[in-house]
Amino acid sequence: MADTGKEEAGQKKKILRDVYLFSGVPEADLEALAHLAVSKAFARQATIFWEGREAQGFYLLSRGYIKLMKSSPEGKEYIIRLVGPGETFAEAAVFSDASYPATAMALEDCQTLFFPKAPFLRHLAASPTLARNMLATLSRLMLHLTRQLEDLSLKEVSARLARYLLERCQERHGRIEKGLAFELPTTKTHLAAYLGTIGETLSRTLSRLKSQGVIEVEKGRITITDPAVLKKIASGKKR
Amino acid sequence: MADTGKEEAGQKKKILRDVYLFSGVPEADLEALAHLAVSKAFARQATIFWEGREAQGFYLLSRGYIKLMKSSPEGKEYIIRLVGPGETFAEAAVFSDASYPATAMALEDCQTLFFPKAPFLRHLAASPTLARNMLATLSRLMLHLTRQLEDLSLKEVSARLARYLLERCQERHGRIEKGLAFELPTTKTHLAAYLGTIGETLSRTLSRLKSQGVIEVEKGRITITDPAVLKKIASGKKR
DNA sequence: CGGCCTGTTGATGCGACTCAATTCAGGTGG
DNA sequence: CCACCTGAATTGAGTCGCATCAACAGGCCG
Repeated sequence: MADTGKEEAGQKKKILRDVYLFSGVPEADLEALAHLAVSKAFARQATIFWEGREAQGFYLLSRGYIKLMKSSPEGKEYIIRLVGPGETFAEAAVFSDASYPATAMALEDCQTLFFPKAPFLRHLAASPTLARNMLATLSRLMLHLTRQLEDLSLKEVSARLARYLLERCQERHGRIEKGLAFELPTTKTHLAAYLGTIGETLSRTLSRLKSQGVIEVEKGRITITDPAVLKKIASGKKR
Repeated sequence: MADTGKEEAGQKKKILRDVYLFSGVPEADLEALAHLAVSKAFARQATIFWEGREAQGFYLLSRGYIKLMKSSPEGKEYIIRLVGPGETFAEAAVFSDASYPATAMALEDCQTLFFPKAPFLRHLAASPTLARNMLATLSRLMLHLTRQLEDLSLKEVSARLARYLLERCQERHGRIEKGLAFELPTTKTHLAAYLGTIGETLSRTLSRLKSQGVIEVEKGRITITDPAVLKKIASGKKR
């Protein structure tokens, strides 16, 4: 698992270069960061860490997808965030609380770089650029969490789904207009947990949107046929 | 509104000294920060900033209480955070997005110090301690947001209320045990919006807890009579 | 006093979760 | 290559939590 030679260190540095968190960080610092990072692989379905366990560092995901989730005593789960290649996760756990606030689980076979807390903090103190990037990263995450809170407290499922579809379209094509299509990630059950609902309700809501002529659905593929109405639904307005 | 002399600058520095964000920051830096901070007062019910407006800086609340909230097209509102004296707010808006993600409103007459974005960022780059404190502050806020997400997605109103009551008790007395009492802040309507519900439901839920013999209620004062059961309700377990 | 705001209580309706049955797709092994 | 199993997705019927609407009591202030 640990660093076994120069080649591997070079490999790691190459990964760091494309990550937002390390953008603008001087070459020498990048080198040092690559050396303190530890490669860790996880198989599909493996738990990377449990909520409540002591936080020993944060992760950079270089391959695969993972979910960050909370689960209830009854077994229901809520997905706080889906993380893909090039993204970091559990950053916040390094700075305040000693324990992870959620559980991380691999959705497929994953490759990560793990940054141990103490050495990373030492490094951070010496690199204003890195600190600034980290602040920006946390800020964006907070914005994301705030949006989810708004959705859960003020919007119903159809509005959350509509917003999600619009975001996906924007992300995939850089714009939103009639006829654009995109794939849904992973399973619909996961998407349901991400939207704060369950599979059955998501299924019904999707088919309602379809029958309203707002979208078309085939397999895991969505085509937007009426962006204007979809936006209205996403805004939560009833009439 | 702006700095009008040495005395006022001294006053401001005194305020900064007791704020977590500035703990451990050298005296000289504190001096500079006090100079760039601008005093701003707001009357009860005044809006400090609107969601979506361009973020020009963040605030330190020195006197009074404010709420950070989202509101729906139908007029319903959700309170993300209640902020009291000595706390900062809108910090995250400074680092990433150019606009405030929520609306801030004064619940009573307030006194604040406003830190304009650009000069503060310049200062931050030169002060590792300040950067570190800011990271810790954002991390704690994220933890708070994550808990609220968990509550809204997985727990029902009685569980959220129970958790809130336990937190208040812990905050007020440093421990949780039978017979301890505390006051509810502001109005119950506000508390309801904070818990993601409405006044009527909060009222019913409180009286249900009372009839179960878990708490006693008189005016705005709560006495915990059965901590064990209250904790069980807060955990969300059905049986 | 009369307005206004907050809080309480009751009746009703809607959205979404639960439970259960069925279909379907993918993967496995005989 | 087909029978089998498993997990995902869909659909229907029933229930529950909570918001909505409405009426009313109490406290505060002009």
